[in-house]
Amino acid sequence: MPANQFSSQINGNRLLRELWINRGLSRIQLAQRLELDKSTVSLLVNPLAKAGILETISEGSASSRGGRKPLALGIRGEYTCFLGLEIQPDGIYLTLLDLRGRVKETRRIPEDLAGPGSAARLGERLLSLYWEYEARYPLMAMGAGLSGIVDTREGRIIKAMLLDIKEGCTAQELVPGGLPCPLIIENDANCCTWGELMLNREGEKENILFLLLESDYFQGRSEYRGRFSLGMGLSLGGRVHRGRQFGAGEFRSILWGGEAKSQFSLSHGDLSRLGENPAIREKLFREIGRNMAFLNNALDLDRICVGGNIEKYGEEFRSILAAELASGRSYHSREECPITLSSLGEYAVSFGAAAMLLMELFNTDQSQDRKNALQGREALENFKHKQG
Amino acid sequence: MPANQFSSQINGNRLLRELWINRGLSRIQLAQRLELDKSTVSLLVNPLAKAGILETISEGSASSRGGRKPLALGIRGEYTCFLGLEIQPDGIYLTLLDLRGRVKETRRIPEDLAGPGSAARLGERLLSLYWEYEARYPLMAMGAGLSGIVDTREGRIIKAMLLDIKEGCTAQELVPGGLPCPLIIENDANCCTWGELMLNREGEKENILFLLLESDYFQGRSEYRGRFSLGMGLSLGGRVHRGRQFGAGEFRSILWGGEAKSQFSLSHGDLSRLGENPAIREKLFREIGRNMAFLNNALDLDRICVGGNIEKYGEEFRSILAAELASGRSYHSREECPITLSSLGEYAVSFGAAAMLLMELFNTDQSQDRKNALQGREALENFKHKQG
DNA sequence: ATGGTTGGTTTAAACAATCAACCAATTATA
DNA sequence: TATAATTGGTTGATTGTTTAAACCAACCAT
Repeated sequence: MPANQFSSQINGNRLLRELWINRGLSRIQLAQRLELDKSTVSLLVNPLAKAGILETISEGSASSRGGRKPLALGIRGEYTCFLGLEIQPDGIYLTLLDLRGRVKETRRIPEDLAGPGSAARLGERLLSLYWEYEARYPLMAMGAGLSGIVDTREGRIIKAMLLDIKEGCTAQELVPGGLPCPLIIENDANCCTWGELMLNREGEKENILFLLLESDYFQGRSEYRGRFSLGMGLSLGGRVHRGRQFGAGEFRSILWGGEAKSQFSLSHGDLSRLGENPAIREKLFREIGRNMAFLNNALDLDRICVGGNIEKYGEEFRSILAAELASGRSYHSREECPITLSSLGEYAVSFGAAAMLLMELFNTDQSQDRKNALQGREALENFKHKQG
Repeated sequence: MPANQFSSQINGNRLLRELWINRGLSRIQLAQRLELDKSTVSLLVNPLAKAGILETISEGSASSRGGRKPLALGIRGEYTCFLGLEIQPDGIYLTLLDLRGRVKETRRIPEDLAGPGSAARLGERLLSLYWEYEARYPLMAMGAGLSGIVDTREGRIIKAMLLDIKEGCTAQELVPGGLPCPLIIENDANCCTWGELMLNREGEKENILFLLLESDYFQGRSEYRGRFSLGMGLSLGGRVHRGRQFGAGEFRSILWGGEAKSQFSLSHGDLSRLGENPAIREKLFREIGRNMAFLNNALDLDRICVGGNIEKYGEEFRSILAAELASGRSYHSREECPITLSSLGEYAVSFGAAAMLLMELFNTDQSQDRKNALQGREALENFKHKQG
């Protein structure tokens, strides 16, 4: 394979990314934005259109001074889909996205994934889900989010928080014969961050903090065991930050009281009364807010997103968090860091797991060690060849 | 200018970076590491060698099975130099680096840069320093670190902490007629982070926290006004993190007491007794350590570096910090995050300011908005043309 | 001397991107 | 209604970058 390595791949991915952000651009507009010659854009677009990855949406209207109508281009959602999963002890949450990022389906699959033998059950379920969705959609890849520390690059579970999966287990090992498509695993809070990166189609390199609150106390169901946990996901400079050993996002309050499994100054006993006792709730939320004010000062975030199953207490949490951010902020004038509540509810993680696959497609960063990742234009075209 | 945009530039920079990390590689070894054909490497290397940017260090020894001796290549330090400055209210610290990253000179220049009219004095000084060093070395660029919030991209001072420089001032505006070479400005703690990135020639994308402690109390000199301040510099994924509005690295303790200009729970009165009172010192160091344990959990750092003028208290600080990191660490087993004391002493910032220029030369990341930055191979060759 | 081995150069070919010229389609105007 | 002006998109010649293959250069062992 002679000739250039990067250029074509990079420009192909840049083009896809640009069309992802701005659906409906014409070849000429793409050329301007990507700083390429219009003929170069044509040479990139036409094979992609022929392969079914891009489509002509509509004819635009000509300029008032005459001229041919521009042809609005867009990514063709039907080309392929991505299956995103969240693996919980009591079941799997599922979100199916198409290539345009549209949600085709969400679903919750109850299953006991906590007890002994759960790893085998999970493997079987992953395989059956693949075939079930493969029959209905062209399925390019699967992503799974779970609570724990995950080596996304190698696809290895370093530490699983709640599931009975042996540590050091790789994603492909979960499924005995292997899956017929790539399976990327990721920490659950990081998945949510991927989701937020996808939902913001500005194309800016955002600095996002995602706060994933998981609680049984709010919901009243404590089937396996009670817990309240806070996981953090970080996007820094538009890239999900995983840290040295994929351990980034671990939260333990600075005001931590010393109780072994708690993350906060509050005891387990206190936490168990969260639902009924507003004072305890406020103390907890204020403590989290105080820690996040510190983090916001240190990282200068674009925004903070809140998700997980905090249900009706979301707004309460948000207002306390905002107050703490304001009072803890360093003295220099800085724009307020906006706080948003995730609209995805309990599907935030599974949505993000699929979003991660999509976003990595458009990644133009070659310099990294992401040989395992799906590589934009190339991956898409290879997929077609595999299918056809 | 027809034809490819990226490839040559990227591969040229990758080659320079590889030789930066591993001085003495031969063309063949470079080809293997960069995954390029050996002929491609020759075509890249030979013009660089002819221009004086690379040199043949030595003939290696041939393999035991025969064959020609490899020619060890290296970056030629004499080709050009970089001037790094730290701008303080009472003077300028200076470090001169050559293209190999060797320190050619360090120097402190006393000057009153705090009072009214200091901006003009600074401008004159920058210009005179340029001509002074330009006469002795081929000077490619200057970098300046200062306490405050700096828009490195636009070269604009958003907030100067101590200097009498009007905010919104650009680097080039400081010097009335403009400087004959690029002047890049950066936050002081970020400079230190650049320095650490340069000193570690592993080429890994490190996650570093640099703690820049600045104090007059330890030194006993309080010429303009007493202060103890902590600035943070972050490298995340090998890139200096600046945040949304270049405000990253601001420190305010979670245990902050409410006093306006303090960063800590301790009052100004307490802080003024740091030098004499070990108990206050321990309380301060422990408080910093506690905050950093939180940050380390959140970011999963590779290492923490400590610098600035804490003088003889460095080891004391380090041990307390280590203890707090250990006790605050989340429960899962994680390798200890090593803490190192900067060996550069009071020249850490100026060293880093020059290091930043060097490191940006080797940057292969095209996707960013760093049109202002010096661009590796191209910048080096243009420099020669300007000189010759 | 000879053959085998390794480092580095030369040359032709492949490919990606550009520029310039062209076609296609539309508006304004004579 | 013909015509010019304008804009969107395609085609063909040209150029820069990389590769593969053949070559030269230098070294070892026998």
